[in-house]
Order: sequence, then C-alpha cells, then structure tokens
Amino acid sequence: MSPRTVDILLPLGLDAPYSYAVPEGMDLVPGDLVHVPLGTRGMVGCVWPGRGAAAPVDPAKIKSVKARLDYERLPPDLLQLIDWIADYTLAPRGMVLRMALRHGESPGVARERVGVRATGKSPGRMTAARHKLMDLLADGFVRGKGEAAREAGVSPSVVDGLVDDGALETLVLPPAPAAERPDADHAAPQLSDAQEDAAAILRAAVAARTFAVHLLDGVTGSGKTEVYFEAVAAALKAGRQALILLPEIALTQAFLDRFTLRFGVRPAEWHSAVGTKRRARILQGVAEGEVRVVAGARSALFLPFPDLGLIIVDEEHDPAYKQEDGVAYHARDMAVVRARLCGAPIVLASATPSIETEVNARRGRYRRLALPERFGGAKVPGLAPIDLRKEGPPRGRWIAPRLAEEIAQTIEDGGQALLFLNRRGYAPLTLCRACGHRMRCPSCSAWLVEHRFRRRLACHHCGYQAPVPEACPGCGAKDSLMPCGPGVERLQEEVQTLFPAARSLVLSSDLTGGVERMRAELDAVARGEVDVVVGTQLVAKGHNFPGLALVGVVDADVGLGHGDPRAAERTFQLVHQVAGRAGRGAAEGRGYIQTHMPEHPVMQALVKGDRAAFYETEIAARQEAHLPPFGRMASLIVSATDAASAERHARQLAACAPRVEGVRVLGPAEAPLAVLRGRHRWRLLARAPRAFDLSAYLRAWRAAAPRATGNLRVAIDVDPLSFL
DNA sequence: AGCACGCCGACT
DNA sequence: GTCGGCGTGCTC
Repeated sequence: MSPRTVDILLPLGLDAPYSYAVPEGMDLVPGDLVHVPLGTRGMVGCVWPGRGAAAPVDPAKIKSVKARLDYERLPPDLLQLIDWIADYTLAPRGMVLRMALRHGESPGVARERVGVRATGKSPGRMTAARHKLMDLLADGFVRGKGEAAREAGVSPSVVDGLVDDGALETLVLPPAPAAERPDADHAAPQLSDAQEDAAAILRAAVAARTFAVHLLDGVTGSGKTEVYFEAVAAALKAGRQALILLPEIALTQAFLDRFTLRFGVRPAEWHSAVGTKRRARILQGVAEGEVRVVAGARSALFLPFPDLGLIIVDEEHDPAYKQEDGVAYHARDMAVVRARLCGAPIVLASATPSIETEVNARRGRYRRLALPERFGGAKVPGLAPIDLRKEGPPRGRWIAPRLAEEIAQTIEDGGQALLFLNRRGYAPLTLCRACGHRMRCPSCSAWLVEHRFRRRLACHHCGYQAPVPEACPGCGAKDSLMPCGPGVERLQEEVQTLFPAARSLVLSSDLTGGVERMRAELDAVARGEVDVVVGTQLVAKGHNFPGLALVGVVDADVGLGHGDPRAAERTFQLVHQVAGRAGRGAAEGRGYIQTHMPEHPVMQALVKGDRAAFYETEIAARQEAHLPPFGRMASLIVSATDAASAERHARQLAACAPRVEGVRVLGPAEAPLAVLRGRHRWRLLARAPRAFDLSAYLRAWRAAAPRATGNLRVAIDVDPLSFL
C-alpha cells in the first residue's frame, strides 16, 4: 500500500508544492507548518491545498514529513491570498509564501519572566539602594525583576543581592502578553457631524461582516484617524481583529500617541525596526487571536489573522506601499484582495487619493466618505505661486526674494516656517570647473550626491559612498569641484546666511542618530525651539507642527516635465500634504510655491487649492491615453551585468510577444535607470484594455520566451508605478 | 534560497 | 598535478 502524501509549499523560488509522505499517525491540514527534508538540509514548509492532478512525481524521490510544527496553522484566507498574489504578479508561489513565513523563523517562544516579591524578612545589611528597593516592594506585590530595579532606580544586581540575602524571593511570572488589549470604550471622542456620519457607516460595515471598500476622503486635519478608530472600536467590540496599514515612515510616535489616547494601550507594532524576538511574539499573538489590533507597514498584510474583521490602509496613495523588488506587489491593492477573501470591510484613507482609488470611488465600486472641513476650523493655506522665471533668486541661491521676506516676517512674528525640498544632501551634482567632469556612481547611471555633514559623495540608488576627492578625478585639477543645484543641507546654509539669528533644522531620512534623534528633533520643533525647518518628503507625513505658519515649496518642478503622468500625481500629493502641515494650530497658515511652470495644470490646481480640478485634468489625461486605471499595464525589466546581452535578450523577448488584439508591447528601451548596481537594464511595457487578463498574457509570453541564461534577469511588474 | 556538481585558471 | 573560482541546475 502506498503511503499518503501531502502537497507542501516551500518558501523558495518554486511555483508548485512538493509531495511528501505523511508518517503514520500524523494528521495534516492545509495551512499547517511542517518541517521537511530538502536535499541535504531541512526546511519549514506549509501544507498546501491540493489542486487536483499535479505533475506525477517519481515515488522513489518522495521523502517523509519530519514533524508538524507547534504553530497555529495559517488561516485559509491567507493561503488564498498567497495563491492570488502569485497568480497576479507571476511571482513563484513559494516566494510569496516566504513573505508570510519570514518573520516566524525564530520560534515564538514567550520567554518566562522572573518576578520578585518581598518575603517579609529584613535584609542582613542595609544600603541606600537596598532601601529604595525594599520601600518599593513593601506593598507586597510581585514585580518583574528588571521592572523592580528600574522603578526603584537601582541596578538589577541589587535585586539579585537581596534574593541571595533572602529578603526577596523569586517566582515565575506568566509571559507578558504580546500586546495589551485595546479598550474600545477607553476614550470615545467628540466627533463632528461629518465625522459621526462617516463613523456610523463604518461601524455598520464592520457589523455587516461583508467585503466592502470605503474611501475615507478628507483634507489633512479633517479627522480621518478619529473616524477609522471608530471602525476599529467596532471590530474590537465584535471580538474581531483589525489591521491598520501605514507607510513605514508614518508609524510615528504621534500616531501611536493618538491610538493610545483612544484605546488606552499601544497597538502591536509591525515594521522593520521591531526586533526579531518581539516580532515572533506578535506573530504568535496574532495567530492565536490574542493580539487584536496591529499597526504595521506593508508586510503586516501577511500576518496570520484568524479572524480579521477590518483593514485600514492609511495614506493609501503613498508610493511606499508598492514593493518593487522581489515580489512586486502593491500592498493597498492586495489589502483589498485580502479583505475580499476574508469577507471584511476595508477603509482606504487619504487627503489626496490615488487616481486609481479616486476613479473607483467615482465608478461607485468604492464608497466615498467625505470629510469636508478641517477639524477645529483651521485652514489649509492657499499657495501663492512664485514664478522663478520672473522673480527667481540670484544665481547660486534657491529662495526667491518674496519668499525670503515672508520667512523674515514669520520669524519676527514668532511663527515657524517650513521649507520643503525633496532632495537629500547638499547638492545633487558635483562637477569640475576645469574640465566639466561630473562625479557619477561607478555602478549606477546616476550622479553622486554630496553630503556635506558627512563629507562624502553618495549614490542614492545603490549606497555607494566615497569621500569628496581633493582633486578632480578627470583632469587632476585641485579645488575645482563645484556643487551644482540645491539639497536640503545647502538650503539650510542659505537660511543661515539670510537669517543669521534664526534657529534652523534639517529633517531628512539620512539624519544620523536614528529614530531617537528624529523623535527628539520633532519634539523640539513642536516646542517652538526651531524657527525654520528645512525638510524632504519626510515632513509631509503625519507630523504635527502646531506653530507652523508658513510653508515654502522650494522647487515644485522636481520630477515634472519628464512625461510620466505619475510624477504629476506625486507632486500634487506631496505639495498638497506639505501645505497641509501649516495652520493646523490656531495660526492661519500661508504658503508659497516656487515653480518655472506656473501655468502647468498641477500648479494651477495647487495654487487655487482646487483638488477637484487636479483630478479632472489628470483623470481625463489618463482616459485619453488609455493609461491605468483605464487600461492595464505591466513592465518587464531585462537586466544583466553585460549591456549587450541585456539589450539582445530584451529584443528577443519583444519579438516573441504573443500577438493579441488590443495588447500593445512597447520597447525595448533603456530603463529609466539604465544601469543600477552594475546591472544594465532594458525595459518593455505591455499595455492592455482594462478588462484584459494581463497576468495570463504575461504567463504565455514568458513560456514562449527563450530562457534567461547566465546572469540575465527578467523582472515582471504588473501595475508598475512608473508609466515611462 | 542553499548546496552540489562541473568545468576552467594559478598555486604548492 | 591540486585548489578553488563561480556558472548551472536541483531540491518532493
């Protein structure tokens, strides 16, 4: 009699599960995590639902499952999500599974905690530190060892000393919960009428336990967070779990504080800065249903919630939701898929919805919940245009005279000014005055950006760094290298020159000192200890600057005019959000936008504060050009270390594209970043009608294509962010 | 993703 | 003669 076999999906670049024999007495169900032998080693895999007749395997090859791991099994909707994403993106199923397993590698054993308690016996010898500790523990309560030391303000060794002495006794405490239970009734907020209307609809949606997509649409400061917290509260009251997705950078103290204020405890956090031990605990807590609310970055989408009753995607328009490398997926879109698979409502929140979401709302596929006003009556500032062609700053300066005057006035009035420039470092380009040599990255087609604080030139694409050379590498001339163009560091220098008495601060992602420093800096700004903040897009996200009275957009044209419609959308969203930073407190905000093309529709919309106008023009343009969401698109990037073979393969690929009515294949052309990390890149685009099954087309194409040999790679991106 | 196998250059 | 570089292919 032949043994029973199961399909096991392995977290590798394999699209199909492998068959393993099931040992006598072992019971396996899809979703179970198992240990299996593979080649010379062992590995964790997941029991996969059988999909009928698989390719026959040589029975002699079949090995046996080693063990079923003592984890909660992955819920069925997560297995379906993995299949769905693999089918849609053409990524190997195993690589998608990997995203759901990679956090669980270290077993989530909850460490036992040691607690201490006073025995009633006095210490043999008394010291000042021992006194503090004994005073603390005089209440007879049990405390964790480290906790007791911390609270008493003594070192942990004092605790050990008193345990040895017999004045304290140790006992085993139950493991601390992965996260405390949020209390839905902790502090119910006072909502405006518009907020209450939206909240009521969301509460009803949570109660209905069916899939529905809502667009929570409101300007910065209109109170979207309070509204979706009500939906979270409803999920909590129903005893179900909720997931709040945020762009990683927006998982700030400010957000956590607001959550804590509303629900009494912090949510379980899930992002790259959370340590492995803690991740394992949270993972287990989620799988057991103990953890009720997770606030996380896009990877939180793959957590094994057994009873997910609500998903929130905050800042749904944020491009950080798009994963470009490995499995190329958009977390917002996949969140909608997961919501559908588990029959739960989902809320997409944004002040500047993506064109895709906006169109879905207009079509009625998503229900729009609009919050028209700013909470507390504060105003989003209008943006006055400064035409750089007519009233630009002198050469080598970036702040126009009119903006400079406004900054001076703002400082004088005791307000704060924010200058927004989406360029890190000191100068985006360094060139030699003598020979024209430009400092470029040795492994990318990109300029090296000078970082003056660090005294280095850096590539923002691959991480290459080098000290600023003494002499020009091209001609050997000394002191001939000259920075060109502004970065935030250089802008701060200009601020210091123009306003010597002003206290200025640069906020950008390469601030050294990590999260702690960033937090301290933001606090300093909030306390009014800074007059002028110079920041990159980081300042657009989620931070509140109550004293901010003036916003200056230094170069609104960055990225515009290269023909990528997505750049217009991005500019609009960023500038709109930055403008929204001003006037959140009592002060009424003002804003200025420096541009070379004030007549551009995006600038016009920003100047007039006319959001609707932006969507009208942008949606019309997309429709006209059959661009997403009015058509479907995929990009194929062929790369190799050798330029010629990349191009050759790209051309072969283009030649064997299946001819299908309505589908157009564009290219190959050099990719926007023609060389990245030493790899030459060529790009193909496939465009298809909206209802077309593009994934199936790509699969057929890939099957017809010659195998990519050597170090050739073909990266497929369905729904790429860039349309170029 | 690992890990073994295999086919070519420079060392004791 | 062997060591070892990495390109190629397989793992139920």
